[in-house]
Amino acid sequence: MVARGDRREELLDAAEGVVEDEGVAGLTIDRVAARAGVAKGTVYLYFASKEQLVGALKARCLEEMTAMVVAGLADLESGDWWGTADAVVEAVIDYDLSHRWVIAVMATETGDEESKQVYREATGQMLDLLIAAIRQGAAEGVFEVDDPETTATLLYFALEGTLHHTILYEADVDRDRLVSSARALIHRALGDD
Amino acid sequence: MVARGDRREELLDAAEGVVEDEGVAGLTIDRVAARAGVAKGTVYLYFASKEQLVGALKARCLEEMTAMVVAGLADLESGDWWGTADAVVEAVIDYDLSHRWVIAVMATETGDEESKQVYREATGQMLDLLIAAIRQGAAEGVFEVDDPETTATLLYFALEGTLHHTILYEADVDRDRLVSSARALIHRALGDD
Amino acid sequence: MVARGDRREELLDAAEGVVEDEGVAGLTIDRVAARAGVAKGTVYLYFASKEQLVGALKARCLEEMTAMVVAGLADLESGDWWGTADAVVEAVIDYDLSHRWVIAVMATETGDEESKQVYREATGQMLDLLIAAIRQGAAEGVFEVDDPETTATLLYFALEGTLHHTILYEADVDRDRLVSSARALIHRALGDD
Amino acid sequence: MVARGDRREELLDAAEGVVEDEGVAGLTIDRVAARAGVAKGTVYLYFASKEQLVGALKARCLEEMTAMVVAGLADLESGDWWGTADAVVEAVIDYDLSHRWVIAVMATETGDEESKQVYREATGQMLDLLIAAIRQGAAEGVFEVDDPETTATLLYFALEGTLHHTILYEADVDRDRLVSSARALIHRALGDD
DNA sequence: TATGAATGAGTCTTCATTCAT
DNA sequence: TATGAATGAAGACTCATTCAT
Repeated sequence: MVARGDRREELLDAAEGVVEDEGVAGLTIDRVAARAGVAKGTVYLYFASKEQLVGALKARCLEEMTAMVVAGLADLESGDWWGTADAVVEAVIDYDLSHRWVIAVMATETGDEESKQVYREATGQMLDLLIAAIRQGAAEGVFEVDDPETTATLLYFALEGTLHHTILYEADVDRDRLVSSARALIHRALGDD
Repeated sequence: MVARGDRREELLDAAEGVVEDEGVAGLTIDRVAARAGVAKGTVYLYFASKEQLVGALKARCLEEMTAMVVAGLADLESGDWWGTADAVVEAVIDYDLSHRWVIAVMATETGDEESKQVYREATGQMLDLLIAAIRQGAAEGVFEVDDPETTATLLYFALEGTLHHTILYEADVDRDRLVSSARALIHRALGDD
Repeated sequence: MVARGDRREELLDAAEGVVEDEGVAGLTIDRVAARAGVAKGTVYLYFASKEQLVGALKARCLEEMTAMVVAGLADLESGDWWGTADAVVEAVIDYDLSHRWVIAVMATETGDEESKQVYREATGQMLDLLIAAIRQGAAEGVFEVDDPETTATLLYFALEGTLHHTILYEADVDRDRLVSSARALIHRALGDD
Repeated sequence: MVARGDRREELLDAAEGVVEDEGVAGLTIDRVAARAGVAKGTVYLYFASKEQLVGALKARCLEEMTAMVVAGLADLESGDWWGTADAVVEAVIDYDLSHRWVIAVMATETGDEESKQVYREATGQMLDLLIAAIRQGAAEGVFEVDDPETTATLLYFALEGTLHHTILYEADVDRDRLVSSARALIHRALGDD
């Protein structure tokens, strides 16, 4: 007797665990069910298809990250724009590095049109957040940018792209160096002199 | 009778075509063979496995892009560092946009360890190129960067990451806007005032 | 709905049937499934691979034969050692002749290391049985042998080897003649004067 | 420029080598050709099919063994029947043990009807040899047997069957023990008191 | 004789999905 | 809700054989 939402989350947790243990290619419904201690058919009571499960996994991941960024941006009230930017950069990097295997799924699995839409929207939310912050910072005269939308996008994917590649192809990362370079890049991109 | 190298290229061309028509998930040996007008077994005369074919496809793509960047950097002799940077940015964006489907493969298929190694090296070459250029520009007092390696990496993946996402999830791109924002980002990142 | 054990047996029966109809080389998972009136995937619910199915087939065959020999040896309680030996010889010959096609598999398919192990053990059990009987007969002063182990082995394979060859290469056998010659051989081998 | 017969032998040698290195399942025309330093098509100039090559391999093996037995039986002129029998037994065992991998082919590959026929005849020759010797020994009052044909067959397969099983399934053999037990068996079977 | 690229039928195997219980 | 046996389409890969040169 598990609450509906809980069981769903458990299945997503199981899916993450499977990816962690067996790699992205090892993500099968069979294994997800086994790891969740549930029959295969049960998975289909919560997800219409494997693609939707994967989509949900990606969305949840992106939502967690977005929540984290939201939390980080709350500090803006202090007025410390650069400090906030630095904190957000660090948080994103650390989140990715501690969720390597889901990140691998995000980079790798594309899913059906419906999942894509979900993912598109989740990414959109993240970007909107960043765009709004940049705009606001610019309005307050702290940042100086011409095209906040594209700039936010480029900066976000500078981080994500680098991390995806690193996670998929490189064994180890120099986390601190990445953090400081990323910070430097963002400072410059946002017009810090 | 086709020269050995040609047949290999034909098969890679066919693979690209298949991805273009059927999507990444539709890339099967069967279809590659059919599109190349060749028996299935023939594919295995040139590639030991599907993974190796995919690896070769990715490597070829990256090599083409690297060649393009090499060509772009040749203009550095003119001494026009910023113009060269602008040109390279534009070239990379246009290459990706005109090779959307291979790009999708690059983002999506991971391949076996051997293919990964090939890809790792190909990416390494591209980055080395960029790093060397940035270093040289810095030495000549044109660019101003603290950490050329990580900066080159971040900038490269800012472009690639944005393009991958755009290609996979967004229907249409505002190419000109992307070009100019990317240029702006790179100018700032490299210390243009 | 079939009980789990039954379905497994049905599949082995089907495999035997296939060998009977199509020969050892015609034993494919496809055909086994078809003959069992089951989907191909179902076979893999009961056997991890074709090799394991073949191994199970061989093991079952050997177990049946062993059971038969066990039954035959039960008569030893009567004290009629030679009669029992004669009966066992006859039973082995008849079993083989009425299971020609499985016998052909035994002689032909080797299977993976796991199946080999199973087969090794099954053969070991059969030989142990014979060895024990010979030893006991010797202890009771009926048989007279120097090396019960090797003798049992040689006698067992005299029968099996002859039958394998006959079944694989000769169209018809003079069963009665074989029985009486085999009996004669065993009598002499066990020291009957 | 190799004489026709030589090339054929070379191919059979190559086939034996392949089996030795890769196991019976690894015996492919590709590998035979490679090992013989010859193009794949060339194999088909000497053997109409893989089955015929295998048949030839088995036949050659049996012929070698038969030649060996013929050589052994030549000693009969000395009148030492039991010594000759002992020598033949030993020779057969040693031949098999030193040709394990071809022996594995003999036990395993069945071939087409034509190859079967060749094999049948080769076995027939071997058996005829043994039968003749037994008959002659009986005529001279040394051996005492009722049914020379079946006895020869059973004795031959006692050796071959035991060796096949040992070679396929057991790692190591106690050669000396096998020799002496086999000799004992044959002595008794032929009426030695 | 010799070559070796090309063939393609044939196999095993996987796995998302369904459905009767 | 939950189960898990059954399905079968789909795909990777092998290898004996052919044939133009």
